[in-house]
Amino acid sequence: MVNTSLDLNIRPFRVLDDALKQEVQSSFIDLGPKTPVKEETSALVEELNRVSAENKKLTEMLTVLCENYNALRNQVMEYMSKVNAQQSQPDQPESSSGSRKRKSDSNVENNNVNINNNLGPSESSSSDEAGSFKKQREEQVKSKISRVYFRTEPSDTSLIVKDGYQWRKYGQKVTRDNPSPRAYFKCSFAPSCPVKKKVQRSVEDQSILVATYDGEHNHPHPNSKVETSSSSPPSNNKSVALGSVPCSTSVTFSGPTITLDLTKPSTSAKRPQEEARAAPSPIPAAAAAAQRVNSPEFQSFLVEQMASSLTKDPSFKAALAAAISGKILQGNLADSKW
DNA sequence: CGTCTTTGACCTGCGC
DNA sequence: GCGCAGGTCAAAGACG
Repeated sequence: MVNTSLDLNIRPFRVLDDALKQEVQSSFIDLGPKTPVKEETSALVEELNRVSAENKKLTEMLTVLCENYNALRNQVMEYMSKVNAQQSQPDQPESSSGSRKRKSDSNVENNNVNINNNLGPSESSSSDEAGSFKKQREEQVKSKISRVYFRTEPSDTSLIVKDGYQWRKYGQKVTRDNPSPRAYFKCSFAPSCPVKKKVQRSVEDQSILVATYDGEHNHPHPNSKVETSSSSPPSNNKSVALGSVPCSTSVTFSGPTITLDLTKPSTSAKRPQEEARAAPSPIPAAAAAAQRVNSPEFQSFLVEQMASSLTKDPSFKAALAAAISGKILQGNLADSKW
């Protein structure tokens, strides 16, 4: 079962759920004479609208994540079948895909899933194609590429992603598949630090920035004392990390963190790559995990679970009630001060 | 004055 | 070989 409950740090409310409901209700009654019912209602409606909008945003984010995961899973399957085909027919040159995708792009996609470490040693060195393929794979292992999504304010048109590191912009280009320009950054510690990143707005959602990191920093995080996570943006940043591409991903807000493990129905924090690495036979494990998630039943089940968990989860309800009552109480306190 | 950003030109890889 | 598209360079300008 997928556990999508939000740990909103409201444990007392969770334990005293029924008591809370009564308390909130009684609070409403007690506050009745002080605040007109109309104000209460409008405030509640306003809060409800806000929560609905938030819920909608979360759903959109989840959709984006699922799409990314599906795309990646397909690429893994494609890659694995390609590797299997090569192992069975070593002399056959690598068939070029129909698309006009460039080499660097396919590198990015392959590295995102980090499956290169699990490839078997069987490799034909007789042909040039195989040699270049081997070299290419070595390069892929060398440079770690990851993709991170940041949600920004719709009004924010800059391509700046505050991830804690210092970057020097060295180029900008309009690409064919996306009307918004792509910005190229180098780590400011370059040339000692070889890390580069590309930032471009998502085609689907212009408020989402897609940052593609190439390489690993060979120096400590500049804000390591402030930041709790090197990959997540500072909490005071207005951007929200939607998570990196791997299917087990975190949606980070300034407050709670929702971790969605799409690899299996049971709750597990283990990433699929780690699972594959730990498994004695990595490829069947990954394929099985992919098969599990592939079914449309699972997809719809997942969405239903998310929705019902949010609506049924007492902690979510309690959080909502607490937020609403808190708002009202705050409003009352403010009113009483005036 | 040093650092950073901007932006047009150039380089490189790939498909036809 | 040519054209296209992505990636990089480097001169010029902005800014503190």
